[in-house]
Amino acid sequence: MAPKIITDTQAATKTDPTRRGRGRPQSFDRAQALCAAMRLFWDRGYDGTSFDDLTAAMGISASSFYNAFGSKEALYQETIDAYVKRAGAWFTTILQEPTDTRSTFAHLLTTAATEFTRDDLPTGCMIAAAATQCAPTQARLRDLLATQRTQSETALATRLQQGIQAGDLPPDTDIKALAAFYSALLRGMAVQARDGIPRERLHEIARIAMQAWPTSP
Amino acid sequence: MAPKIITDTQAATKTDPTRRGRGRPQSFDRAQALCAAMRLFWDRGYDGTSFDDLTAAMGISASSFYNAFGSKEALYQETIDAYVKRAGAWFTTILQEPTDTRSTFAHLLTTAATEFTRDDLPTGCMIAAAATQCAPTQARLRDLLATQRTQSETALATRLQQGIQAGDLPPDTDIKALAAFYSALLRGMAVQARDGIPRERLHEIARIAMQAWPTSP
DNA sequence: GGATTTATGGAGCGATGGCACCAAAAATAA
DNA sequence: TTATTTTTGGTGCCATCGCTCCATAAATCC
Repeated sequence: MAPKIITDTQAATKTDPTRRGRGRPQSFDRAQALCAAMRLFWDRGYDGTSFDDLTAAMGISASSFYNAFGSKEALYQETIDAYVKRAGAWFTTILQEPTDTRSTFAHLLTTAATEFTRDDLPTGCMIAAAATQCAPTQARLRDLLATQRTQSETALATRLQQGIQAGDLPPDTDIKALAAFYSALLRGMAVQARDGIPRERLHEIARIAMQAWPTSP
Repeated sequence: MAPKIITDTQAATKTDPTRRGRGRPQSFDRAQALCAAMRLFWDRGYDGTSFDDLTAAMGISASSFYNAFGSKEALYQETIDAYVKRAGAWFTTILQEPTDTRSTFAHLLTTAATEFTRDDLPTGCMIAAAATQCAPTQARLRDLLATQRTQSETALATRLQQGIQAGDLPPDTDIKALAAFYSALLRGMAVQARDGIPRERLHEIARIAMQAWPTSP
């Protein structure tokens, strides 16, 4: 397996939608093809999605595929980015809401319950439990996903820290532990969703989880 | 892929360690080979573990492999059984302890924190987040694991129900929701463990999770 | 000992997976 | 128009994967 690493520059160039240079123009909608690939990876994972599955769903040939996306792994990375920026945008959006910290987290959990069980998208989360068990040759992929998970947890911790500064939380609150708790819960909820748990049950989980919110002394 | 389903009878026959019939005896320890396979599957998952990986780790040839275990998928099923009965036995054991319900669940979570971060076994849980994303051809595998997860959650619910009968819990407690909550948390903790979270952090998560325990009215 | 039964070693097979190559097509630049 | 640049379609390659087959080895039963 060749270590083809897509650099930011390269990705940006390839992604640029306003290219109007010379040469034959692309005959397909790149963003749309990327979205189709994202859904497939989301539903079946990296290993579970074959090259043929991808080209079929994207409606392009192998040549176009490699010309536009470089490799299966590079495409996967792009779909992860697309997921974070689009399908999973509710996460960062809610963390930026101007409500008090407790309400923010309650909203986060209930939204997760709803988003994880949409009927117009694959259930669960594309990242939450992906590539936790994989071959040593997939180490880059595993690290990529673990990094994404860590970043999500860090975002939770950051929001909690703001809560302390705003007086929403006791100053001695163990921020990292609390972030880890809600992070673990969200990942577990994502797994439940993939197992077909009803949306309402996820909402009950969210309600119970808020019982663990720190009490003022 | 041929749908080779190992029947209970067949599995029992193959598993019988006291076989002393005629014919050339097995040159390897079946239980030991099974254990080696379990560790590999646990660490790398089904897709991430190749046939050659298995035979190498088990120290046997392809012939012996098929003679003793039937197929890769049948072996996987056996390793799941072995995991539930041995490496993951702490789960059912703790649920049978004669302590009060709250202490039982607290013990369950702290033990999970410890077990998920052992240094003599793969981290996390073999089942918790396995095959949540896989190809349609792996549907049987996915269902097998989803069933295992459901059974674990049912075991939690059963223990909670006993808690109500013993007066440990308010009679109007939503048993299924509470079981789903702790089930989700355990799955999330398993993912965290695979991402390399420190054991102590998992213990903090467990402590916070017990704050969500129902209060007497 | 001879027949029977079961396990082993080793070679190899069919399918799939991810990818590379190349001539043709379709655009712009000169 | 011609040259240049980029995309496309199609074919094919090579490694791996899970598995099979067969001759042989090693045990028991008669």
